[in-house]
Amino acid sequence: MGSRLDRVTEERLRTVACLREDGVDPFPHIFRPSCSTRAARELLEREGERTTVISIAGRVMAKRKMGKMAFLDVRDASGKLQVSLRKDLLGDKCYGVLRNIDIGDFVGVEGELFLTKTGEVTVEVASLTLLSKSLRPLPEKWHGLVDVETRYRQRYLDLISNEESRRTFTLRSRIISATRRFLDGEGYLEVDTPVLQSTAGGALARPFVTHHHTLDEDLYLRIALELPLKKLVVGGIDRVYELGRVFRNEGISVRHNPEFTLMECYCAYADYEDMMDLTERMFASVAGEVLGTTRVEFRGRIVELAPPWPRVSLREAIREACGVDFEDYPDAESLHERLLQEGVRIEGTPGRGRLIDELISTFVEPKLEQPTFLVDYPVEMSPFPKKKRGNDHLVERFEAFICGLEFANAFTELNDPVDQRQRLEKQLRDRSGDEEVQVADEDFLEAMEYGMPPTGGLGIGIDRLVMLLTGQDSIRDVILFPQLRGKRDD
RNA sequence: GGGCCGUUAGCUCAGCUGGCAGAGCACCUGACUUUUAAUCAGGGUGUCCAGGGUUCGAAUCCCUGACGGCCUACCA
Repeated sequence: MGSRLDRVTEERLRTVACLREDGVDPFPHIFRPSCSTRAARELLEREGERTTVISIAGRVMAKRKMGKMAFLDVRDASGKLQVSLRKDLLGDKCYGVLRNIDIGDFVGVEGELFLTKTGEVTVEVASLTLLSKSLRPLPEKWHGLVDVETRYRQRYLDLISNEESRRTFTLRSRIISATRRFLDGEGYLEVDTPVLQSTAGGALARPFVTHHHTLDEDLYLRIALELPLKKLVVGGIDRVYELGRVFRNEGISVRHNPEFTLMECYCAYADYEDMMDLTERMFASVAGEVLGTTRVEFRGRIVELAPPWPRVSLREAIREACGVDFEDYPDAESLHERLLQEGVRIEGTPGRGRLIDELISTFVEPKLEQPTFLVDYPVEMSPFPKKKRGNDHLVERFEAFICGLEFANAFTELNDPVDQRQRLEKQLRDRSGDEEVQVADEDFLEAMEYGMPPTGGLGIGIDRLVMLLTGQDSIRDVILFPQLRGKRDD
């Protein structure tokens, strides 16, 4: 901390002390504005030249002092409004209060609204109240706060300085509530299931581990919502969803944060075709509601979200992209050899599913710019979908891609408990040696043994949906406090 | 985890081939009754990310580390 910062803070602490000596509370308890800055602006537009007395409150963002007259820009959550102070109207003492107001302070003002000769809606201040003293200087007004690390670590400064950041997080909130509204409208019931679980199942990912002292048990932070939600379908909640945080102890990147927001929904008496319809309609509905359009710009491209989205079989997509037909390679060894011919290198001894996954991400994903469903995955790749009608090697699963990024993953859910048990055991065998824990637990299998209706299930990465609809390329720009390395003091 | 790049005033950034640490905003002093990146005059307030090394001399060159960004790897 440099001495200039100290000087500003010392200066302002002196101001605080002076105010207290004069009997002014620099941090008063309450000021109730009569309207927001936006409402004030609209009021003047309706009433014309002059209004009755109103009051607003907000943070001082600019101070333009001209001897016997001054202007402040005051900002609240709805916007910004100029206020003017005139020595002749306020008197020496009241006008002198301005000396104690710094950029960054919160103030409340009362007065009539008028239009300046340059056409700016302005409050003609009759009284000015300091509401909270700021002790530190705000980031620079013109360039805003640019330093990426500071923007993430001190998000409040980013929000104060950068309009785009405020817009993004406002939209994030609207996107999430529009998603809820859409699902509620489709008859889904929102539920909350445990974040702390004794086994982290429903996906293949490394979990975070924690410990419960009283139970003296290790617990895992959930990596998916899948298993408890399907138990609820067994329990008769035919349409159920959860929109919440999941945690994966894996790499951090422009597309991955260790904790992220996932929406999963399950619909009894539906299959993956129905879930494709649902996905398309959800994206179009949320975009339409939040942005007023289904055309968005993402990663430098214009994307049209309106249904229908093309549905391409995974096998066809891979064959078209690189000429490899995975049906010609029934085992991992032969497929691995073919991949090596294609110049694809993978460490260790990957399974067939992993190899096909590699084909998708190397050759197919980058080509999928407009929204596309890849459908019918090999059975090795996922233990939860039902086998495809008429093809035992495939399962009824799809993933939705936009601009090379995965947004949705869904299946016709497997509801045969015997098949489910075998598939999970096989996955466990194939994965032994991986650090990931088991993908399902006995509780889940027992639930399924009581009978689960045919069900369609869908998962959507909400942070990525927000990226798409706000045009952000980094997940860190749609998460208020993204994960960063801890700061060390030494 | 690997590769590349970055870190200088509260903020945004210059600082060349090693030679007194710089600008704008902000801040302080003063002027100014319609400004809006207000203007004008004056004032520089610094652990140059940290620690070593080379050198007469290091913000600058070398090494190590911290943090960040991008790419890559794992994943959604």
